[in-house]
Amino acid sequence: MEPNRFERLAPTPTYQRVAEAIENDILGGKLQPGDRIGTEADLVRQFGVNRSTVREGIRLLEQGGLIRRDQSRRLYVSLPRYNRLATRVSRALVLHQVTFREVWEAAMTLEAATAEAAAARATAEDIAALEDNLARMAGITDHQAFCEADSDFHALLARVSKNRVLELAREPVGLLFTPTLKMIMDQVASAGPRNLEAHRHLIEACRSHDPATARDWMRRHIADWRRGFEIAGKSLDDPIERTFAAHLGLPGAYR
Amino acid sequence: MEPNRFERLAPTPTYQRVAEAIENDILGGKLQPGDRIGTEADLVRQFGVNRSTVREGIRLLEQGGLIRRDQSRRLYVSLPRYNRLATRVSRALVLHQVTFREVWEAAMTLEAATAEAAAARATAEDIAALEDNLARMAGITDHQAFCEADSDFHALLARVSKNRVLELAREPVGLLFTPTLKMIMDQVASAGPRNLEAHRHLIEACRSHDPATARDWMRRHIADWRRGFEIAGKSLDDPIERTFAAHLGLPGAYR
DNA sequence: AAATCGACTTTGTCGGATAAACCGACAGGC
DNA sequence: GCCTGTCGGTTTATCCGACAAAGTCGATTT
Repeated sequence: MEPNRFERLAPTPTYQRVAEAIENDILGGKLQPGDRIGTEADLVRQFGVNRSTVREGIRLLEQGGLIRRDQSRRLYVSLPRYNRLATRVSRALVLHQVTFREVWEAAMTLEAATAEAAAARATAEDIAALEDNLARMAGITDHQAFCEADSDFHALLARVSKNRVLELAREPVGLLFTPTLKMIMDQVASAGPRNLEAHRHLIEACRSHDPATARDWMRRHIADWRRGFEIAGKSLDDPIERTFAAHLGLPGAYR
Repeated sequence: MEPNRFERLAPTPTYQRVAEAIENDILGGKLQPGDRIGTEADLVRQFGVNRSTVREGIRLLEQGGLIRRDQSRRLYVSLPRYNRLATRVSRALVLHQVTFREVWEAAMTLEAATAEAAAARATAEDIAALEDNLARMAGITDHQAFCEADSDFHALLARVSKNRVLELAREPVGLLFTPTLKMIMDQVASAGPRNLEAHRHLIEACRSHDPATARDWMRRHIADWRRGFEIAGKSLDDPIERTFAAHLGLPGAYR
């Protein structure tokens, strides 16, 4: 058989072109975040297509986070939320059956860099927020709540790093870690205290603006997680279980 | 007025619930990638809603990459593509007006970790692919094509790292780097040769399975980029220009 | 000025319709 | 046997029209 000489010839569906047209105006700066987009009827008029078609196009943008509806359901331009993006990335990783080893290795890199940057740039306010989280966490006995607080701590630290690229890159890894930490805590008694100790040292490193120490403690912290994972009898080379993904889907993934 | 004591009580629109229902089956493993989803008429029957509603729900999943249509336009479950996710993340970063400094810092971390892992795990085949890219790149004079080949090299190296979490985390950074490299090459004559030299050393480090050297050269490589950037007269603390995002949107962001 | 009310607007969902594209099968020509 | 043209049945993309619920907004009342 002949090799492929020609591209597939497929006209772009109208609803996609509607979405692209609006997206281009947003990316091009003609529409700023916060700007209102017309009503569906307006778009029908402007694009000269049916309302159903407009609505399908809007769904695409809405799902991509570029536009949103306020409580009155009117459309306006919006900034995609990190949260949503991170959720999608996490889900994709799970569906691609990445292993814990991959996640762990990435966490080692990303969390360490985050901690380093955070230590370099933490303000007094930042440190207060971290302290606050630590205090709250120390008082929690419920494992689930503890894990969520831990997750918050790392997200907070990423915020403190003042590097939004790192912050966003780290987020999916954090989402995948949290449910496993719960599992570890259920089986390894020392996990909680060690966790708190690491956080304490991380805050201390931030306070003294000591990136090297922050990095060091974070690496220890992540290494601890791995040890706990193995003690709990899990293999690093197993793909992440689907059950962890269910936790990622709901609720309001499309809100 | 009282502060908000209760959540806003809003029923989830039907089209979202359609999307969530299908998504749950996918995340729960009841639907595997490759499985066909019924026709729209089937879904209409199963969910007991109107076809327009089904279609709006389908758009959400389609845009999220969880389902796709083959050339016959029938629906089937699919794995979200890295490419698409990375594009969305990059766009979000641009819209959030992250600075080059943030991107650069993240690249330093991510690319270095990627190179390290790649050097540790490269097979003979991997190295051949990298060599191939290098040879091709050495023969290119057009700046645009050169930059694209450079982008391919880094993507390839990430593939070689055999860590899909790192690979995916790195991708958006790569997308943001590429257009700036073009700009640098247009103004700094030495950029091309230095680029090639770094790639050559990285391949060499992969061949001798020397992660430390790979890391080192990658850091130098990224540092070079920064120097070029500054020589070209740009400030690291400026937000990434929107024009770079236009390059990210098209074409077929929704295909 | 604040609360209230009613007309108007907009969205979410629905039922139905048409043209075009796709698929599979089948017949005829080489 | 392989290729091509044709035909009917499916499925999708788009359109039209309609209606109830929820939101908006200005006029009215307190």
